[in-house]
Formats: sequence, C-alpha cells, structure tokens
Amino acid sequence: MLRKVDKHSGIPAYIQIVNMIKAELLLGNLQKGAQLPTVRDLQNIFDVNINTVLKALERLKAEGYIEAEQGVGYFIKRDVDIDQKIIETIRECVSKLKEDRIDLYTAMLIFEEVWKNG
Amino acid sequence: MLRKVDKHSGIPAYIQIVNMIKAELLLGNLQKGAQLPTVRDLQNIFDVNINTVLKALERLKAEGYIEAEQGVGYFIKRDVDIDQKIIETIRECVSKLKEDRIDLYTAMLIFEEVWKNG
DNA sequence: AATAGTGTTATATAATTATATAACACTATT
DNA sequence: AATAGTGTTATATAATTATATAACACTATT
Repeated sequence: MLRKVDKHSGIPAYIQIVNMIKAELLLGNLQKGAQLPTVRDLQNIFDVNINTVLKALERLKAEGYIEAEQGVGYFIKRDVDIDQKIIETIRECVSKLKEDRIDLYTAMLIFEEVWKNG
Repeated sequence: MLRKVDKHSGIPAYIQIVNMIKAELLLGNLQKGAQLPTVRDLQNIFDVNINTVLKALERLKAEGYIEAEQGVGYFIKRDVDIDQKIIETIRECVSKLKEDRIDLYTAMLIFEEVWKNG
C-alpha cells in the first residue's frame, strides 16, 4: 500500500518511496505488467515534489524493477517472487509483537541488531 | 555492538549511529551509568567525522538517553527496559528467516509493510 | 489536426548532511 | 603547576536531498 512518506523519520523521502514500491513487489501487490499511478498522482500519494518521485523511479528503473514508456506510463518489469512461508513467518512475528504493545520503530531496531549480531 | 555505518544505505550516518546506540540500550548491552567510548574513538568506530558523531550524541542527549560531562565523557542516563519475551520472539523470527536465506534488507521491507498494512 | 494525458528535461533555490580543521574549556592525574 | 585526556565551539566547503516552476516530447483518443 502506497502512502505518504514520513518527513520526520530522517530517512530520505526518495528512499522511503523506493522501499514502499519494493515492498509491494515482494508482497505481490504489484505484479509484472501492472501500471503505476502517473508521476503526478504519485506526487500526491507520497506528498513530495515531482522531482523526488522521479528520483525514486529512476533508482527503481536502474535496478530493473520498472520501466518507463514516455507518453504512456511506468510499468512493473518483473515479478519479485518470495516464498510465502517467509511472509507467513513475518506475519506471525508482527502479530505477536503487536500483542506486546511494542512500537514499530523499537521492533525494527531490535530486529536489525539481532540479525547483525545475535 | 557498535560498528561502521553503511555509507551506501541512503540512511544518514548520524541516524544510523543513533539507531545503533538505541539498539544497544534496548538489548541491555549498554546500561545506566556506563560510559561510552570517547567521541574520538566513536569517530573511528563508526568511520565518520567527529561532527557527525556529535550530531548523533546531541540527538540522544535531547531524547534523554545519555548525558555529557565535559572533560570526562558521555554516560548512559537511564536503562531502556524491554520485555525479554519480545527479544526472544524476534530472535526466533530472525532465526527462521536466516534459514530461508533471505537478506536483511528484504526482510525489513516486508516486516515494515506487514506491520503498517497486514 | 487538435487535444488531453502521459513522461522528460532544465533552472534556481534552500535546507540538510558530512567532512576537514583548528582552537578552546574542563577534569583528573602526575 | 603541568599535562594528557576528555568534551565543545567555530568556520569553511562540498555533496545530497527536496522544493518550485516552466517548458518540452511522446502517445492515444477525439
């Protein structure tokens, strides 16, 4: 689901946009051939300047995820398949953590640190 | 564990530093009263300029996690306790995901998206 | 042929992030 | 009193990020 970027997170807006679109690909919400909203719509969806949208799309294009057709639109170039088992593992973990009333930011800090160290 | 920042992640170095130190607090690796390495040591540990270290420490100080004593050093101001159950939940999840050969970046993208949407 | 709806390119400006460097101020030890 | 080891402040510079704005180029429909 594409939504406003968080302007206070410290993470550059164009990186957040890249991440959101990659997440849609991973979850199968955006599939090969699908057309993205127009750059001017994306500008509104993400609540950023058009140039910031273009910077994110440029990055995704360079990484081979999307392609542009001038005068027509942006399209998903390939599916990014992921084992459903992985998604289920993460869903369960998120579900448990939410029961414990922890917030996303804290959860991600621990997640990253445990991954890199533990 | 404090380590070099990732200069290619797109995330500002000072944010990465803040996050790493917060993660240490959450995992109990840094406890109330503990002294941080000197700013000049941190500069080497994180592989950034001293001003970038100071920017991160300033943020942590403003949020009440640490305090500075001029001429002496930086100290942890309070413990950030977290239910061990939460850490165990995350450890198990990370363990499963590593078995599936997924990478951290992909895992975190899914994690965040599932949290905000699923 | 005209037009509405796409993506594309360009210029200017400001804020933020990061580096390099130097000098200063305080504390604890010698 | 001197000194080594801390944090602190200041100045300059460059790259990156983000915005605002305008004009242009291509495609598909009317």
